[in-house]
Amino acid sequence: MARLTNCITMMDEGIGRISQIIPQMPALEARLCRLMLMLGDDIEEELEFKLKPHKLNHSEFLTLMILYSRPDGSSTPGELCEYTSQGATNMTRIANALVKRGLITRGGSEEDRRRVLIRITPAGRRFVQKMLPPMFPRVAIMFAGFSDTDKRHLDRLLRKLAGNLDQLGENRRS
Amino acid sequence: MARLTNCITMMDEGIGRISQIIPQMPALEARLCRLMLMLGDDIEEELEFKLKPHKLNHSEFLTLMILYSRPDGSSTPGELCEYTSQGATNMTRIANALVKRGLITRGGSEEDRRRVLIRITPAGRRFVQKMLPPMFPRVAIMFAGFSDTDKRHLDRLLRKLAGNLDQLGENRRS
DNA sequence: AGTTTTTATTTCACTGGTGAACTATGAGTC
DNA sequence: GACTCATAGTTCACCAGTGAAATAAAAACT
Repeated sequence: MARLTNCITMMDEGIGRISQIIPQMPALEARLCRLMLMLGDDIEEELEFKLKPHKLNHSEFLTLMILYSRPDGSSTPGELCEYTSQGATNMTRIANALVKRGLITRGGSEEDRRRVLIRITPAGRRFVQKMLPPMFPRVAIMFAGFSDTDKRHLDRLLRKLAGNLDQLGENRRS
Repeated sequence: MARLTNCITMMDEGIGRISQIIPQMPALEARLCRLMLMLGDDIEEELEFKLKPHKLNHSEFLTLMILYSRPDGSSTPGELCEYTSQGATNMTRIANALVKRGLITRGGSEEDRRRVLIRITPAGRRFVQKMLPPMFPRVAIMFAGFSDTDKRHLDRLLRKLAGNLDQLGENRRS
């Protein structure tokens, strides 16, 4: 099979041919771009695969993990939108789903009564603690053969890339 | 704004706290995983942004680019599904959309009359040649500040990651 | 010749996400 | 204190993509 490797080979050939027709194309950068897209999609697929048995999707998982990681186990829809890159509309639905499963609670805030306080429940915490560890082995496999320097390098380069993307993002919005 | 940088900071803190509760978590790997997911999403957003003026979405663009990159400018739905990671259902719709715009043609194959031959039209080629160059500057910005070694390193590490993901993918399907 | 497999397409029900309008609260100003 | 503006969240109608099943035709096998 080797789905990804296959796609990558084909992409390399494709970009090679295109940059012969259009030589001013930044071929190396375009290739990195496509690699990031492909790997991102594939990692997402892998994640959803691990989440399916728990009947969670990516955004629900992320939301739950953010709450779990908070010292006080709580947040607001707005904040969760920001960190999960979800629209408010969708966050409402995510919260509905998690509330229905008893993993979080939703209640009005005292100080600012526009705000809604979302809080992870003890059941939610137990749920996370149970589902998380079985995911570790496959995460480890993802980076099999990576030396510590490899990992540090990758981390550094990705963060650098993130900085540049933020720049692009800003003038995209304006 | 610095949306991404912001999310990353918050993720670092979150993962830090979680790995105090669950110390056997592969924190470094998990972080790399999340970085890849975030960056992938952001690059996708950037791409869609550049495609919107042309009324193309990501899959249509990819499909068109694969055809454009082919020496003979043609392929089949099945092959395009494979390389774009799209379902057949969706490929049918993509093809419909591109045919309607006159960028590709769809016709029966001579040798194997089950097969459908999808071919980019001269108009399709002109379209690609016109829309592609304006995208280059922003791609270049993405990798601003990357030395040649940085780019080569990143390329190498991403391909290595792809290899591992393929392994995971195979036993995911079986 | 008859069965099985492959390729492409269509339909349908469903999931996940989005944009626009609406509601309610709070904050600033005259 | 009434008027305006901003913020937080929800509701609704819609779109893109998916998976499963049905259809149809051609090819491959035996």
